[in-house]
Amino acid sequence: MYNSDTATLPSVASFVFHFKKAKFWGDNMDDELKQALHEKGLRLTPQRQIILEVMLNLGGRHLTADEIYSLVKKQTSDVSLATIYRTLELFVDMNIFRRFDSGDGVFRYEIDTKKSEHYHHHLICLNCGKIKEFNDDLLDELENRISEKGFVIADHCLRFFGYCKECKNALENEKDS
Amino acid sequence: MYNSDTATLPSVASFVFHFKKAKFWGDNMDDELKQALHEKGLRLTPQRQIILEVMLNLGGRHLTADEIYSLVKKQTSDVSLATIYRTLELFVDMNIFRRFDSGDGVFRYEIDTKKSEHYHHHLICLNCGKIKEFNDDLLDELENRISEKGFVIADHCLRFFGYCKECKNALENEKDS
DNA sequence: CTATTTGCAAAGCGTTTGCCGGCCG
DNA sequence: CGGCCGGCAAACGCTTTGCAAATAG
Repeated sequence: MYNSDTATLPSVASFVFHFKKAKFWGDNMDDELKQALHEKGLRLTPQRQIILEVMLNLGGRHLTADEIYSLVKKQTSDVSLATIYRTLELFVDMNIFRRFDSGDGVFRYEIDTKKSEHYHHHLICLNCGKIKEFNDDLLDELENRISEKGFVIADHCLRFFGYCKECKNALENEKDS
Repeated sequence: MYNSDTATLPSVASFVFHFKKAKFWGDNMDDELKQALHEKGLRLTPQRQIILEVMLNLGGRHLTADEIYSLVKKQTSDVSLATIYRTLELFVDMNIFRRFDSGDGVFRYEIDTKKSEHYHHHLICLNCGKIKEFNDDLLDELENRISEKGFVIADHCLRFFGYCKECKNALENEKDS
């Protein structure tokens, strides 16, 4: 599937736009991150700064720890995988990132925009490995039905596996020839 | 969460009933399994037999490979974890079991009753770790909407994390006292 | 100054694989 | 006999951890 070194990710521009629009971070995200860390008695280090930056500007979304590591390493050689994992765990705790697993046993991370927008689901292409998103509030209805049965929902995860439009077309052409 | 040695699983009786009702296997499952294997040039071995048996009669559902290993080992010392994994992979290929991942990085296995009933979703309790099921066809509608966008769906996975009725009550009582 | 944070290397965990002997058909 | 099969142990990939040195505030 994805290779760390060649990770090209979809619609970065649109994501940045989307993210800015969400107004989760102001213009000076460093200060905001710094303050958020301070509240917990923690510090803003270059590594943490770059990791957030990478996820915002370069990485796009749905990256594995290793992919993030590669991207961060392009900015500074002063990082280790261990720090990536530690920072990711920290940011997940702080609700800055979200961790989910794409079904192949490797965790992936994405910016957590939960606060400002509806949950989204993942469409995972079994051919090219790309992960797209799909928004729908149909799940609200389903959650209501489950709540009625006495189960208190804290979180959910919905993934669809299949073939994206591009791969489907490519595979069909292959078959024809 | 679960400990292999103390794995007590919910509603085994109701599951067996449910499973028999599904008529996926007749009364003599050994013969049916044997034949299914023969068609692929494979053999029915004691280990394979016991693994299926355990999943049907003892284990209930949603077991990890290690939990299955423990349960099988109670019946025969002549097993290894490697065989469990190899058999699980085989049975998954044969659509006898299904593999899914419960979000904690460990794969779990369950009988695959896909052929005879609607898909079910998992309700995972964050307190006791029990996994319950929930059937609903609301997802069909959602799948239709996704298909309209050109994504061909092959499979899906829907999990809810939260607190089951029992744990919710227990936690509330704890808080009161 | 000192608690936090880091890189490094090693350990941990669930899972997979190579090998060889054993067994079924 | 010839393939399938199993146990064993080692390898594997991702993730976590212990430790001593570095550093933010």
